[in-house]
Amino acid sequence: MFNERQKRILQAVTIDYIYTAEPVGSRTIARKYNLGVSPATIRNEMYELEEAGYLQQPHTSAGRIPSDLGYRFYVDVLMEPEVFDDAQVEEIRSGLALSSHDLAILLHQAVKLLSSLTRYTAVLIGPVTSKRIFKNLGLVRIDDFHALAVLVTEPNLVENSTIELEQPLSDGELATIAATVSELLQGRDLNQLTTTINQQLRHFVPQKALYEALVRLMFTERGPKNDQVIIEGTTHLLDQPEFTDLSKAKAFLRAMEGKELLLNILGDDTTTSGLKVRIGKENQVDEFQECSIVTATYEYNGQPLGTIGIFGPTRLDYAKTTTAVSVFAQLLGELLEEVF
Amino acid sequence: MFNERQKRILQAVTIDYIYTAEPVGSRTIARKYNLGVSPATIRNEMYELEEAGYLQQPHTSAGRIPSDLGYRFYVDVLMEPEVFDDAQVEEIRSGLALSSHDLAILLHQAVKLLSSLTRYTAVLIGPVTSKRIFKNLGLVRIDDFHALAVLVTEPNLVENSTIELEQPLSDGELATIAATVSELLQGRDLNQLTTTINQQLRHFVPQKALYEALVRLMFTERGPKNDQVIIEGTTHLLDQPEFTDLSKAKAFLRAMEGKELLLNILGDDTTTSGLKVRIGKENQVDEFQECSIVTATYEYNGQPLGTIGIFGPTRLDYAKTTTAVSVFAQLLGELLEEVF
DNA sequence: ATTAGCACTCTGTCTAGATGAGTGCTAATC
DNA sequence: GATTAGCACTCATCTAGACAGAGTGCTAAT
Repeated sequence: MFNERQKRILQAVTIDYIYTAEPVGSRTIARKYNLGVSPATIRNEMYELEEAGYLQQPHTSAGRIPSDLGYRFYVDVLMEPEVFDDAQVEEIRSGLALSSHDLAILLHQAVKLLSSLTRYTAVLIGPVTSKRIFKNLGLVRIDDFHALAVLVTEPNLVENSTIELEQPLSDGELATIAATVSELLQGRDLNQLTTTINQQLRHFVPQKALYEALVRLMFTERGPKNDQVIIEGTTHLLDQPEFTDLSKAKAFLRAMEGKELLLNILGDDTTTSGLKVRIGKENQVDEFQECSIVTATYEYNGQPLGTIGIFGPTRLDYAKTTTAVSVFAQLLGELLEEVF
Repeated sequence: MFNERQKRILQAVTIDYIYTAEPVGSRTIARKYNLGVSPATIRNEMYELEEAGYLQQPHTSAGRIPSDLGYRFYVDVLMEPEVFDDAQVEEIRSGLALSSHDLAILLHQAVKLLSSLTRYTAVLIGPVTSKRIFKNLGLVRIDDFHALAVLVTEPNLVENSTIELEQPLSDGELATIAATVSELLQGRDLNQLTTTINQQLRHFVPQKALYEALVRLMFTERGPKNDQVIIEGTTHLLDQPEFTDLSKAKAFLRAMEGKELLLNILGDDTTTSGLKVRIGKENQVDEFQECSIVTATYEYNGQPLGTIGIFGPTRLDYAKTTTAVSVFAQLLGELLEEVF
């Protein structure tokens, strides 16, 4: 499709632009990336690349910058992903590990670390399992008319929910109910509620409201919730020259504020494993059409649990961030296996 | 200290500047606020006010703006707080109430509402009680080496913590331990751990690690934690003309990102009840010396539980926000009494 | 004590010109 | 035929100067 020289030029423009944030001219390329040809030749090739839609010109007398298509070709074909050596990986691992064994804190730390390492905005979603296997249910009395239900699913994920009671129940009664239900559901897949199970449940659980609340807690198919979205380092993007325009910065920050939006965009990723790069207009969401998003799923026992990734300008250091995100997803998975 | 006319002029400058964000000149005041005197007279009075440190001039040929001191005088003496009529209060109340009975969601909603109502950045801290009265303890088995401890204190505040076990404990054993401890501590003040209690605890709880974890969970004096800080509407401040300067906007957003900082500033407020206004340099923290902070404590049974408030530029609509914050604190308290 | 008048100061905006980077085209060169 | 040197042209950015407008402070008159 392109000859070797054109590829090298496209690569040079992309790398240089990613680094300098300035449109790249033919002379710069001739000087910095020794292709052995003169600026004039490069100009001709650039013209071709622009015709083909891989480069574009902010205005007539400026250099070229990659289009979304150009970045895509760079990421898919030209890019040489940065390799993290063992020492670096080890450093990240220890940065993750030293935090407490409280899952929420651990995840926050991970996102913070990823953000400060890449200097982009980092996000994490999850963890949630698609196949939810029942492990245990606890019921703790709060007062006469409230109890806290604690649901434990494989792999040791914990969900809480306050439940309203119609009639007071003692600690003992609550414990008995919890034990009965736990025994009944032990090891079962919570994605399907068979009628027999349902009937038994209805039979064992005394109050209608309690029964309904438990069914809702346990059997509702649920994606990640708002409080399972972690965002760190939104301000990093303000250091990027593309966000010196205050209105763009505002739009981006606004978009980031609503976690619902992120869930919409990234929520589905949880199922499709692996690294994913979205470049500029490839994002359907208007707010992020000048951004690129690099995400990867972290897994437990081969089961995807959630997504971790970064948001940056389309002029993103793909070579570095793709490996960084991969490494984080990988380490996060390992870490979770340890914790659980 | 000031004569009546000077006060009215200071008031006029403050109100006008809060509204227009432009330095206010003598002519403007003479025209808009009919004091019955000419601009020249007003100029003389303004000179006095500037001498006294209540007004300042951005540059020689500009109008005047209030200094921090001027704002302070305005807030303490001159301001006529906006009155919310019953309909408005009712609207806010319903805005708060319709959300779920999940405390965390309810609080988030409240902060969001306050932020969108005032168009400033809103924050909430808490709830935590200073006098922590034990109500109940639950222990839910996660796996052989982990359990979730659930602590309920007056007024029905719930805290979770994952605990590591040395030896596996069955559901039944955990339930027994929880029941014993609950009985032992029923109604006790968790701020003091007497030696007898401690000994009994040590005696009843089988594993050392479990005992220590429980003591840490229950008896550690704790202020609000990171996850008890809610911030909404940080981007609202970007609409304020004082934050068109990108570097200022950045500094502010950075400061907001670390919830620790907010805890430092506002953490203590939880104890001293009532409305509190901090203006500009009255804030010790550098990052907020160009901001004003309006906070109030929300209470339960006369006990302060936490703080709610807003951050804005020193050119803040104090008349409106002070009442808004008061009303929210008040309603939040009432709401919590209902929920608990 | 108040005010009209006026000189003065400072900011923001507008214009024009200079500068410089970079292109696209043409003609010469390998 | 591919490559390159040369050159005219375009466009954005920077600078300096001019100018209008807003507001003050002072003085002298009321």
